[in-house]
Amino acid sequence: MTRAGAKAVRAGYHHGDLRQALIDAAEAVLAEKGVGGFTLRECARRAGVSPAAPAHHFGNLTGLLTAIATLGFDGLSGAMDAAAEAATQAGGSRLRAIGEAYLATALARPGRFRVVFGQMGLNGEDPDFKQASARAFSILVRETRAELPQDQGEDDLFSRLPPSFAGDPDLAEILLVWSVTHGFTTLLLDGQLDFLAGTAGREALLKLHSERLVVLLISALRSSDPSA
Amino acid sequence: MTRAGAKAVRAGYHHGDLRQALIDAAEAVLAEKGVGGFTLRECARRAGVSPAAPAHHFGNLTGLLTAIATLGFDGLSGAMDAAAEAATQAGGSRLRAIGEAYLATALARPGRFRVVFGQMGLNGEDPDFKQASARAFSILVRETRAELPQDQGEDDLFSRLPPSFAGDPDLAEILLVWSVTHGFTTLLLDGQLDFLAGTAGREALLKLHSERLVVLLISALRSSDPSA
DNA sequence: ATCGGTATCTTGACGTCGTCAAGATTTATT
DNA sequence: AATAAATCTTGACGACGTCAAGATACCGAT
Repeated sequence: MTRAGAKAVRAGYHHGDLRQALIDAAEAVLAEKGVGGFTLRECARRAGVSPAAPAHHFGNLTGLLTAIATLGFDGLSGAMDAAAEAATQAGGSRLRAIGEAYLATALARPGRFRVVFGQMGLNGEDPDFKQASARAFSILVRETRAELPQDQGEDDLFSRLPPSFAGDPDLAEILLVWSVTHGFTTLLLDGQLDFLAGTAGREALLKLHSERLVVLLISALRSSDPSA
Repeated sequence: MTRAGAKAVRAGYHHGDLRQALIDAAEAVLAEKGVGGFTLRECARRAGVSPAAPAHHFGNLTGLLTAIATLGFDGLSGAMDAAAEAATQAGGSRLRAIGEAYLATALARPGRFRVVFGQMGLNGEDPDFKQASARAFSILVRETRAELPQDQGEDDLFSRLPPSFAGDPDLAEILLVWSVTHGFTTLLLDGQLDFLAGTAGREALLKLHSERLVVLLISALRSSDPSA
């Protein structure tokens, strides 16, 4: 037969790179049918492989989803880093840039974003996943601190990520930034703002986010009392 | 046999109030197993009824979930209204009160909250659901406007809810409030802040939310330019 | 070059799921 | 009391995730 799969050619009994093919198939399924129509068997079907094959690479459905979620976090991190760098080059606000990047990344791959934050069983103990998650959060921390009217240049603070955030004086501001960005993204993605998009259009909402919401947010950060 | 169900007694062939019994069972399942372990057959089992029985009251799984989501919105609305009223009595901030109420309601019934916002197929055309959703949003609009340094007392603005929010000058502030509240709630509920709760504890996070996050938010609102 | 071990994939099956069509049973209407 | 409507059951269908056992291909040691 030597039939060809959707992404990778199926040469013989072995696939070659089934792991990557399954991830590609999973992303395609998420893009087409959304998180509701996502199925492990469908992914196997698209990769031209039996329903039990994925188990050898991902263990179970949770394993595949965790791999996707890791990609999701990496995508967010990469987009935020790139946007921040570009903003510096262009002389714009870095925090505004990463907010736009967060939102744009989620809208570009809504299925992937929902796997990350959608509370479908992920393996939180997976080391790659944990690292990707921590990296994304560290970017948020770094950029939020850079926007605060204090501690400019104390780069050594950026490094102590894992240990005890509890008493961190900037924690409120960090969580505020994340909450606004994540909240708006989630509401938009889940169709909660559709009744607005009907008249305003999605682009208008994006514009509103980066030109008004983020501005309000930054003003709140700049006016926050450093001695609090 | 005349066996007794979990919630309502099963007298004969007919149930009596199967619709309510199914909703109760569904909430119990959500509370015990979360949204991942939710199953229509399990709900029917707990109500002491065959797997096909729910179809006559809810059509399908989507119908039952939509009913739950309607309860979820009503719960949010009721809690926010009550908290705002109580805040006025106590001389506190109404906006802070509804923020706490939103968060507390979600934490009290996380499964229900996830049905509302978790992007598991709901019937957005259901009239009860639409009304419950609109009511919750209208409360947010009302309280946000009350916090703005303008338009105090122009109650007629509150009434024009459905028609064209597009050019509303307060839209950015409204969405900011909703984004912060919803974003923080979602992050906390989905375990994204667990690495903080390990050292700080969940109560500390709640305290941080109402004492620092909401304060920052309100300061942003008060400083927002009315002529923007 | 061959052989044995191991990684990879298939086959077949199990239990569970949502849903449908058809029939049984109870309630409501006239 | 007879007929209509509402309610619930039975039985079945296809699809799902997962497992155990077997088939096939690769790979390093000899």
